[in-house]
Formats: sequence, C-alpha cells, structure tokens
Amino acid sequence: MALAAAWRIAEAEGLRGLTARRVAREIGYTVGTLYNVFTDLDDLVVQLIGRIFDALYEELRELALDDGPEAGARVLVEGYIRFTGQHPKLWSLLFEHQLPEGKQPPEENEEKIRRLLDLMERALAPLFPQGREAQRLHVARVLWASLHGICSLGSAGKLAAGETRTTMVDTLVTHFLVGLRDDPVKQPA
Amino acid sequence: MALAAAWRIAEAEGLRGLTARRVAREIGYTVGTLYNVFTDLDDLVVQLIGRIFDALYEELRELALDDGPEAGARVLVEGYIRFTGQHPKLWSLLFEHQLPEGKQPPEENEEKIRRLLDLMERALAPLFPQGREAQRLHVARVLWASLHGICSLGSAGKLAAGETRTTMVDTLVTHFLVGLRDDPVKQPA
DNA sequence: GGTCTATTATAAACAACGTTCAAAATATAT
DNA sequence: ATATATTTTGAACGTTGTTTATAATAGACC
Repeated sequence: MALAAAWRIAEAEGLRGLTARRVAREIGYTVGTLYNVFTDLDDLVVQLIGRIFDALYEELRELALDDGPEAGARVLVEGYIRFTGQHPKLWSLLFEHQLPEGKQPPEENEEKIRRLLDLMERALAPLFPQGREAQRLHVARVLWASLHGICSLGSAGKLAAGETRTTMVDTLVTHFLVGLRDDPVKQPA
Repeated sequence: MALAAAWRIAEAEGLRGLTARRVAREIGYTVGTLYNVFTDLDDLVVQLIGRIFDALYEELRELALDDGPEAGARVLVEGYIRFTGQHPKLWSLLFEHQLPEGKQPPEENEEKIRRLLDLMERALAPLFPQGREAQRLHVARVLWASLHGICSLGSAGKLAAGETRTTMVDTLVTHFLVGLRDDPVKQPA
C-alpha cells in the first residue's frame, strides 16, 4: 500500500519528491505509521527498488531468447530500453539512490539482479560450450553493464546529444558479439 | 574556496554529507553568504561536478593515445578506472546528482564531457578513414558509455560480486575492438 | 579624518524534511 | 465488560534549503 503510493510518486516526481510525509499523506496515514512498517526511509526506497526490478523482469521474462545469441541479446536490450523509456524516473531511481556507508542492500534485491542477468546468460548460452559457464557469466555481466551505461548516459542527455540509445546499443551488441564470435582464444577472465 | 571545501566534503562523505551549512562552516562563513555566491545548492553541486570533470581530464590528458587504437583505448579505460578508484565518492557524485525537471546543466559542463570524449575519439582514430568522423564519434560514445556502465555497476557492488572492473573492461575493449575491426560493413548509425 | 555609498556578511526566520515517542484510539481475547 | 495487545496519532526535536532585513565592512570623494 505504501509501496504502491511510493511507486506512483517516484514515477511522477522522481527520488526528490519521494518523502515520508508525502507517502503517508497519499495513503491517508501519518508519518509515524510509516515508521511502524519501515525502519527507515532508506528501507522503503530499497523495497521500492525491489519492485522496480520485479517490473523490469516481468517486462523481459517472456521474450524469446532462443533464436540465436544475437537475436536474443537484441530482444533483451530492446526490452530494457523500452522499460527505461516508459519509466524513466523509476529506472533512474535504481541508481540515484545510494545507501549510506554502513548499510547494504538486502539479499533479495541481489537475487532480483541475478535473475535479470540470467536472462542475458540464457540468450548468450549458444556461444559457449560446456565448461565455459564462468566466461558466460562474465560476458553477460559486461554486456549488461554496458547496456546500463548507455542507457544511463543516453537518458540524462549527458553524453549523446542527437543520438538515441537504440542506435548506440545496436552498435554495442553488433560489434561486441562479432568480436566474441571471432575471437579464437575465448579465454575466461 | 567554497568549491574546494565542497570537494573535500564530497570526497569524504559523498553527496549525502554535502549540505549548504556544512560547506559554509568549513570555510568560516554563514549559509547566507553561500547564497550570495551560488543561486542554489544545485548550482554549487553543478560547479563542483565541473571541477570533477576537470580532474578526470587532467588524469587522462597526458596518456599516450597514438600507439594504436587498442593500446590507446586500454590506457584510457585504465586511467578512468584509476580515477574511480581514487575518488569513488566524487565520481559517483557525477551521476547521483540529478537536476530537477526544469533546470539543465550549463554549457561548460557539456564541453568538459565533450573534451573527455575527444580523448577516446583520438585513441580510436586510426580505425576510421577520413569521411567517417560521424561513425568515429558514435563508436567513441558507445565505448565511453559502456565503460561508465561497467564502473558504475562494478563499484556499487550491484552487479559483479567477485569480479573486478578491470577484467570486465578488458573484455569489453577486447571484443568490441575486435568486432569493430573485423566488421566489413562499418556502417554509420 | 569624516561622510556617503556600494558591497558583503550576518542572524533570524520559514517551511519542509527524517525520525522518535508518549499518549490516545482501536482491535482482540477472555 | 474488562483487560490486554496492537495500531495510529500528534507533537516534538534537530536539520535541511532558502529568503530577507539588518548589520558590518570596504572604497571613493571632499
């Protein structure tokens, strides 16, 4: 209930507008009540982040990943870009929010990230023979992180004025996968 | 003076510790005085970000970029990673800070980014014949943004537990450049 | 030096923030 | 109906960004 309200607020106004009192007002309660449910505002945000990961996963889970690695990778990155376009504030919340020094994100959120990465691993699987699972994970991570970087700098308009995320990601996937296939070494990290 | 203090605070405590009163106290003035110099706290942060870009540029500008595109790219990404390791809080500030809806970053900061990208363009230059400057810029952007993504997810520990940014970036550069060289099409975006 | 003016710094105030907690309201069980 | 456990509240504390009227200072001119 509070998380649903937080979702709406963050979707409309971003992390800046996401305050405890605002969430409380939205659900017709007082601030104090929120603090009986969440230990912290960070706690609320972290749980909201979990829901955002879930939504992204739902967007990507039903895509066809078995039409070859390149097709699979392309379909995944397209879905990712679509999500960042549909929920820009929510998506940027995932990385804007930085937990203070001491705290660290809960186990379940790491698992949600792992699930997303699994999709990319499955798409790339045909490229790797058995016994190369470590390298498969490694490559999936690199591609996923690069995708993130392109969407991150592309959306903020920081880097790529006059260039779309789609064309940039296209170039990434094309050249990265070509290089991967043509590399005779394929040595793990 | 205020910016130097902001630098120190942000370096030690990150964006969360960077408050107007804290900066004012650090330089022996009152908050009001800060608001005679900066229109806003966002204004101060944006100017601090400019200085961080400058520092990153200083770290990279003297590297040798003319020993071939792969060597040049590697030396750049190594320098980038070194900077993110030496000033993690400052570097993450660059992307944590999100300007509110209306405002947008000043022209000079975009120029500082452009300068950084130029370094990558110069490193990759031998790969592109004359008349392919647009593609050169495009590819430099993709590589730069991917590098950013890897450092971003790698440093927060979000993605790559048990994997270093160096190995990930290594894989990126290797496969991306191989794919770039072996691609007979090399069509611009 | 003394006066007038322009700049600069201050202190206090405002609203909103995160967070806490004793007390009031409510629900549950006997 | 009474006693107990739970939930919600409202007020409070300290801190935040930001504004503004006032005080302090500096510089220029006679």
